[in-house]
Amino acid sequence: MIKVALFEDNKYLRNGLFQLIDGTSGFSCVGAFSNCDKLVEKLNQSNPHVVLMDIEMPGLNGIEGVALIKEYFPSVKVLMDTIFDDEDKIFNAICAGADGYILKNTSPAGILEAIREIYEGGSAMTPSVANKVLKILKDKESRKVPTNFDLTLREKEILTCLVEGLSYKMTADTCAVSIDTVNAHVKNIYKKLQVHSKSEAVAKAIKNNLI
Amino acid sequence: MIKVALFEDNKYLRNGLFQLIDGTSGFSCVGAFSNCDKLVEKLNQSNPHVVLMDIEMPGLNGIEGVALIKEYFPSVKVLMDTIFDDEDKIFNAICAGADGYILKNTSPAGILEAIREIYEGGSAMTPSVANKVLKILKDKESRKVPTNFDLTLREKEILTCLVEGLSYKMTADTCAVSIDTVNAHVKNIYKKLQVHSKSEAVAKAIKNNLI
DNA sequence: TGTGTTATCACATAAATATGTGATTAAGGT
DNA sequence: ACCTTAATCACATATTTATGTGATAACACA
Repeated sequence: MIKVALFEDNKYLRNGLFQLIDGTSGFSCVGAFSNCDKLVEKLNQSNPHVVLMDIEMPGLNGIEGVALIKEYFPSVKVLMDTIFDDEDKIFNAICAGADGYILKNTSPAGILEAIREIYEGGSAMTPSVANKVLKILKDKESRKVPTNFDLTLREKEILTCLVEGLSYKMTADTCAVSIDTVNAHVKNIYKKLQVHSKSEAVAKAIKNNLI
Repeated sequence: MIKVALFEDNKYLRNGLFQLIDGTSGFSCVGAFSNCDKLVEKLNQSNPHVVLMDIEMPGLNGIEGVALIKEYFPSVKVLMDTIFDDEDKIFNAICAGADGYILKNTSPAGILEAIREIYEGGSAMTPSVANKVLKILKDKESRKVPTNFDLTLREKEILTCLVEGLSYKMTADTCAVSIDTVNAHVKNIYKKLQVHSKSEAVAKAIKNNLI
């Protein structure tokens, strides 16, 4: 039985969600609140596994709410729900520790599924939110453009061994070839990567995601 | 009708996915390939809306594949699929431009749903992947270096030289010390990092952002 | 005053690496 | 049939690296 607490200022939505959750077997709604006042007390009394938190609320808003929950009840999962898929809000909610982020137009089945997913340790987000999350992540990290150095399969295999810290002898054993063969491959790898030492090759391999 | 192209080296999985996709109304499988050779040609001929790309493949791997697709066909959506929910792989795939990332244990219905979601402009990921994505985003923000190796300023300086591919001699010149001093520092660095070769030290330095 | 750490240098040597030349086999394309 | 590339192996050797055992001086700190 997954115990869910609701924080939602809209009365009709709150009642609807309560009935959806409490009326579904496997779920129990242990609290339905209209604001985040005395949040810690409310959680101590209702003791939920999952909190479904509206992001837009009078008083303490959802983002402040999730931060507070994660501070006092780190094991309680928090699923944000909102009408806006705004990048900043999403980003702030994630930084505050939200485990999921769904839009209010999500179907009843989708809401229950999301609750179950984060209860089971995963994270949940609607496709448009996921889209924003990936965009945020990409924007934050404009490095690492994979370059193709035309390494052969065997060369990649050898290079992988080197990156893992193996010596030529160990690499030879791992790949079941002679050390002279490893030497030959390394020579070709160096030529293709335009380097002249193992550590340069390793650095390039890691930075360029070659393996 | 959503046109899908498959890249999957496992024959059985490839056939299974082909039948799933091509056998579902609203979906059409316009290509099922075992590797990324001649990727551009294959896409020009099959002209898909969505590519379902295995991340682990011989030759050009899935991450290189998605980068190539996004370079030549930016409007084609790419859904990665893999057996591993490895943070590095996920991160690199996202940076390369993947629109979704699902695990191979995803149900047939889930796979079709993910394809439809990214076709419609959203992003799709399984809960455990979403979890990792949020973690990556949070970690990046707090900019935390997980492990402290207590390297001294001088040791970091020497390590930086090694990462840049310098030999001991060149490092000695750069830091204006004797090669024996470099040797001595390197010994200490290895002890602190618990490694036994330059390339291991370089790999660790890059991966842990030590410099 | 003594103890620990950092940074420097010296000498020694086994092991590993970088690089050359050269050869064979198999697979793939023209 | 001819050519190219991938993958394998062999031999040679100068350089570089890994690791040990020292020593000295400066500095902090207890």
